[in-house]
Amino acid sequence: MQDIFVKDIAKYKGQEVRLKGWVRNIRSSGKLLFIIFRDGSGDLQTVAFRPDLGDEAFEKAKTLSLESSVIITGTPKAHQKLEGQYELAITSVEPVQIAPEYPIGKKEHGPDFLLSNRHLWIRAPKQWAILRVRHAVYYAICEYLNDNGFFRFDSPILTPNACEGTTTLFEVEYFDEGMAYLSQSGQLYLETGIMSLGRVYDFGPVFRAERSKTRKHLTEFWMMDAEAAYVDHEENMQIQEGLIRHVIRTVLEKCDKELEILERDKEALKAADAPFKKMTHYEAVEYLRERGSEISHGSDLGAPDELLLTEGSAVPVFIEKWPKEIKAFYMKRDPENENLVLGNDLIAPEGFGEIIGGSQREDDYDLLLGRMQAEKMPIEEYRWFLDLRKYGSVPHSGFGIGLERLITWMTGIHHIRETIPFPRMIYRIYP
RNA sequence: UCCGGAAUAGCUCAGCGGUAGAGCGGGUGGCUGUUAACCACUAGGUCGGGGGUUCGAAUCCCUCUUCCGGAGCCA
Repeated sequence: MQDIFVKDIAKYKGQEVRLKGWVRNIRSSGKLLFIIFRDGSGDLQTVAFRPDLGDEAFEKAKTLSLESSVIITGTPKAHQKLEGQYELAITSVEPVQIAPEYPIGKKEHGPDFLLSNRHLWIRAPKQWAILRVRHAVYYAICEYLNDNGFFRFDSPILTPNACEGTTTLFEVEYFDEGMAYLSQSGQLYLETGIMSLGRVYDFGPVFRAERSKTRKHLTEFWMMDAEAAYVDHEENMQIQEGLIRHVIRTVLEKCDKELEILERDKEALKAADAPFKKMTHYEAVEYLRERGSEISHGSDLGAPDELLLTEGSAVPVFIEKWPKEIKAFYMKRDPENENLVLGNDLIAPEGFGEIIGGSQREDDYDLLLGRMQAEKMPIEEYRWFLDLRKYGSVPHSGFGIGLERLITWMTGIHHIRETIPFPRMIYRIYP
């Protein structure tokens, strides 16, 4: 007996096979029983017919409940009602474990209930589709970087100090060394890596103890940071664009079924795979003010501003050359204007907000030291970081992608909490 | 942290001063093609906690708790 997965069903038409999985739904009609079966690779309608199966086996099949685990043997054949699809004519049903009343019903549920049952909710078709898109996005990012000379360089999660002093950190006691902090970005460590490997990236969870309560924030999320030696601001943006467009193409190619389940507008995604728009922060502010925004030239973009900037644009928009006051200390100054930095954000279309932050880094020892002193940073703690500007400093750039933000855009779903298996939010840590 | 909104059956909600309701899920029975299947019957509730107003409170008021949406900050 051949054990197969639902995804391969078409290859076994007319041949008796065995499938191992769970019951998504069950419908009965007298002598007929429809078991909607799933095995992780996909869903399949399986059909039991009492006269064919015999009374004893049929009664055993009827004991199955929602989400019971089961091994089903049968013969794949063309679906009687849906063209191009397959169903399985059951020859035997072996319950593995009969589930009691399943908490997640067939009708709609509220977000609080679903999040409290997240460990079960991930079995639902939409959640299944999102998790598979997450896998594809993750894979596509690594693939692009590997193909462009980047090496994986894992930065630590426990760190002795802040990367960007402005945001709040989660603290942990670290033996006799005092407080350690959960990393909010591996960037500074990555900068050490390029001096060895040339181009590096890390990919892992980062933590922000911000009391943010919006559909775009998690306290624990996954970030991909990339850093490259001898890459300037312009080339940095080219890499970012190439990477994002590769992700779009990969998701369209590998996740067609998932995007159908999610009712994602695929045309909108296709349209985003074209040259990205580029604006300076100054131009963006002018553009926004013409359209009624209250934003000033010295300030960051608000959520409505991000929406307004990409309204009517099929492609993401780069916002570059930011006022130095609102960006981090390590960003390199624009040689054409001392008040600006060579940094960029990338705003996704369709209102999905900022997905990338990047910049060329300051590579001059004295300038960097001066800025750190001006921000009253503990210089001794950052000796290692300053050393990079002392022993073979080079022009270099990097950027960070918020994985969940990117997935939110790809899947078109409303809230970031559904893009990660177990979301961590300000008021939620269970399960 | 600030500004709004909500809390009634396991779940989603209706009821908004006068005997606690529906759909789904559960149980029992029926049905040879179902697609959140359908039909019949059935079990299931200190109406979030506390206090107050009233002859009478799920319903009005106060308070606490929890959750949701938005803002700020950011990815």
